[in-house]
Amino acid sequence: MDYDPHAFPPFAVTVDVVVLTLVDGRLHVVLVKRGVEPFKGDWALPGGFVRVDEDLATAAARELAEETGLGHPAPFLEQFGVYGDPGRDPRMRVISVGYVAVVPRVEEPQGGSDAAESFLAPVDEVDPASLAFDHRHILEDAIDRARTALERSTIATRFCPAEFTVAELREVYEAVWGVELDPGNFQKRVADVDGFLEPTGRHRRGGRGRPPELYRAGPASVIEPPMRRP
Amino acid sequence: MDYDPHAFPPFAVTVDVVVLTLVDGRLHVVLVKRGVEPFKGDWALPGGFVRVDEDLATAAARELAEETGLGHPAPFLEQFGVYGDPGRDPRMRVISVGYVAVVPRVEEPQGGSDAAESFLAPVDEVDPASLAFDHRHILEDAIDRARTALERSTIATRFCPAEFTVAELREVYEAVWGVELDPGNFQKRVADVDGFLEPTGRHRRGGRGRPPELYRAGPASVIEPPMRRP
DNA sequence: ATAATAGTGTCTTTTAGACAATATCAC
DNA sequence: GTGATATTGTCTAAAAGACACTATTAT
Repeated sequence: MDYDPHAFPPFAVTVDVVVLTLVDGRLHVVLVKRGVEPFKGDWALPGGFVRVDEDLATAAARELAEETGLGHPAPFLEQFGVYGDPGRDPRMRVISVGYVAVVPRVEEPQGGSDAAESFLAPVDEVDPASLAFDHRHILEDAIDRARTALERSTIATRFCPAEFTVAELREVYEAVWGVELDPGNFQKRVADVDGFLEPTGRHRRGGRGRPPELYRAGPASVIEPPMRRP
Repeated sequence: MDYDPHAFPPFAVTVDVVVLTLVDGRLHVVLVKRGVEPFKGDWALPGGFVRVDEDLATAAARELAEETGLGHPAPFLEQFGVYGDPGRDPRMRVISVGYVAVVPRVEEPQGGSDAAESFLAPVDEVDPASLAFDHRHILEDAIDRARTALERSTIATRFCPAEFTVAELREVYEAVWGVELDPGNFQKRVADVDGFLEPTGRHRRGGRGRPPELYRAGPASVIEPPMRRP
């Protein structure tokens, strides 16, 4: 780490944000259409420059808000990787820090103030070849991270609105893991985790069957023992 | 991601490598003594600049070899985080990519060709306050990553020489997790994982009890179901 | 009433853990 | 032999999973 501060190589640093959410029980990701070369017309992850005096996480939150309008409520954001192959950007050496954002179901997709257009795409329908740069890998890694995060951490609740039912939480697990879970066993399992779910005492009316109880996310951040992926 | 390549903010990019190994059944980390300001005289993680045309992982491997001489055999290297707070380096904006390296027990500590001095320190005796920059956090995160990696991945074998006994593998788990494990149950558990251990048929002689069988690391990289940390 | 979903209970299978029993060495 | 460690076996406790059963709504 001994170096001359005036002789460092020229790097640009960006953040790329993989915004995950659930729409109709399917995992979706926010993509923006590139308006300029290179990769003009291709889909890309929202992202951009880190400013000189800006924290990485702050930059991720800012880009998320600017490009997708999903700044409120403050989304869950977690760093999951760095991408720095020489040549990943044809113009210059760029190091990109990958963040996953998990946001509650959005009714009306988006409409960012910054980028031209943004889309919500079902992750299993995204054509990897249509993604700019190495965003195909970044997306893969983010989904991988989300899958394993559901095991030990309580982020699944971040896909849900402030108050939600156990069935909605189960939908999150089913969508992210791509499996079906037994409703009864799932219910007992999550109820057993201290601080995962906080009952509100109220119920959701209007559905077809017995009205389910509404829960809030509890204070726990860790699920112990971890949920097992079938 | 639309930008003018000539107007990017000036960033320096470094890699910091957390080299973990086992000495006498205790987890150790390689530290180097800083010879220049800032933090002159403090301990730091080996690391340095990423070159303009160099891959991040390549840079990590190169710094590891240069500063500690631990280039052969090619060590296990995994990226685990990025550290980019403005102000983490008092001289300029530096983004550092953290890598964990896991190397087999080294008999004679090191003697790098590059850095002044390098030490092998037991991780539980490292005084966090004595570490330069934010290396205290980087070290913590690396150990955390190692702990969880032992659950699902087979990296534990990377702490061992080419041929090793089940007791040596158990020592790895005990040292990294900081727990004691039942020898009998551990033996059965790891033997049950397909591709984790490959018997050599030979045994280690000269010890005090029944000569243990020698194993090689098998082809599996994933432990399914994961090992459970007590 | 019927269909649908929520939530509980019961039983079976699997897995983890405690710990005894046996094996094979150095001394 | 004794003491040490490796390895296997046995039993028990805990967890996961299949699935039946009850609860409560809309229609």
